[in-house]
Amino acid sequence: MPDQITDLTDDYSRWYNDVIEKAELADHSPVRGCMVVRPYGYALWENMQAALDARIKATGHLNAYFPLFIPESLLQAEAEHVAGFNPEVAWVTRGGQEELHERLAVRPTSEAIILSMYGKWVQSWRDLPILINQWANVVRWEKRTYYFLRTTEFLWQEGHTAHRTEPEAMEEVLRMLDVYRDFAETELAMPVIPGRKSEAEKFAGAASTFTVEAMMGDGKALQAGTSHFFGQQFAKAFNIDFLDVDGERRHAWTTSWGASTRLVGGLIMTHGDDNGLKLPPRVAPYQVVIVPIFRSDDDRVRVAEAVDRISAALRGRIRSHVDWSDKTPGWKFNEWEMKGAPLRLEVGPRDVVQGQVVAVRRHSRSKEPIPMEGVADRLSALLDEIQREMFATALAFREAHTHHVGSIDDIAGRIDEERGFYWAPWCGSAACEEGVRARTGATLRCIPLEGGDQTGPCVACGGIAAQTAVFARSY
RNA sequence: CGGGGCGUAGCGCAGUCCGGCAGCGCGCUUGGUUUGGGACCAAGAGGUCCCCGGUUCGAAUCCGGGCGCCCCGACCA
Repeated sequence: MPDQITDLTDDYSRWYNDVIEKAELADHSPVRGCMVVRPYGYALWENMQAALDARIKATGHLNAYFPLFIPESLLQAEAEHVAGFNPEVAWVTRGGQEELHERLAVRPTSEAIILSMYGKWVQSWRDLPILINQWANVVRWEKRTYYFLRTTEFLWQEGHTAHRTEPEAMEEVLRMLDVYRDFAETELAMPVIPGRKSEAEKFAGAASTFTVEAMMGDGKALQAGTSHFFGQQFAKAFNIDFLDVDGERRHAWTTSWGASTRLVGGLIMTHGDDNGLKLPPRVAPYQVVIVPIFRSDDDRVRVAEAVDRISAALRGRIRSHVDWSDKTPGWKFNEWEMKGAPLRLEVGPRDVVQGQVVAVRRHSRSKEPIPMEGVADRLSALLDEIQREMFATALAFREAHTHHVGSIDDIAGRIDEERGFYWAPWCGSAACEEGVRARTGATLRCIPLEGGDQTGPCVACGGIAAQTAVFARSY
């Protein structure tokens, strides 16, 4: 991540696309707006997926799978929901030679298909809660697409739960929001602000939406995960009702929450610098990349012995990779920096003689010799340190680009030069929210769960504001 | 869906104004020398100049129509 915010968003976009292609994370596909995720990019995603999946299971959820196609009638069961997604739904109208009687939506999200099943499954209060998660691909026909951040088709996880009571459902919504916060901060070293979305920004059909917002290296905001509280609206639309303990028939309270491959984009934009990607050790495909250096055949043999010993010591503890390709060492150094490997180990003839190797951190580019003796322990410690450093750097960057302001003029006058998060008192009206957007291009990212209850005159109308909201330009 | 740009070798581009042998850089192949921060020499391979039609002795180049992609807005994870 650059120390200074990059001047132009346009340059930042170019940098971003360049990094993705050079690091071999993804490639353009023949299908408009869809990307091909290359093996290196997918390995990164798999590590992220595994870490998030573990957290989802640890909070009591089970994975399941539901259909890709949603009959039109089902999608239309909840009016607000369908109105929100209609403009970006892809439709299947033919099957083989046959024109379909009812067209099928390619799921833009799975509330309709999943909750309609819950309607069948739930009879008694004993059937609740239902805590299910699905890993799947969804399709949204966006007008404009962007590698990882907004592609026509994307991979994600969507959790859908049904509960007996309102407090229980709300508790679930906030629990999963915190799972996203913890995942982003612990695994991705990406500090986020958990908060509630405004009416204008909330999910189509939700009673309320919660979000974790991250700051990218150009000072723009990225919604990194969302958690929705649906009240009983969807349960009514999809007939999720049950006989309660007291003999009364009641509708369930439902929630959903999701995070996508967008997080890969967020990771790139949070940490990357002019030399390319920086991956946090906990999710990097290769935590340590070993670059053998040799001149003569004799050297090569000696270096190979040392490399084998190190690989063996790391096996099962640290994800490592030896780059034996015949590129020059200089080339390999740059290539693995571009690909974001957190630690590079240089092993050459001089090191072999001295019984050591040279470790170079991607994050700071600092070099240090490490004794062969106990190399795995030392590298583990180094990786932990890098993970902490990366989080600290990202947090410091966010703090440096966070401004507390009192009026629209305070934002409008500086947001072009000082892009970032603008905390400002807000009266809660949609008109004031829109007023800020129209003047500054900044949208209301969230009302933070912490620090959002400060009072003051509203940033737009000057009226009484009992809360503080975060405004920013965003992806 | 509005505004702008582009389409020529795997990638990036020049050539198009002013019609006349299909070019450059990188990458790739083979051989050799190299290798502690983006190596070098030599010899090669590689083309539906986006598509269709027109003008012309002759079209990457001019004219007409179509398609596709990228960027900027509005829409959105």
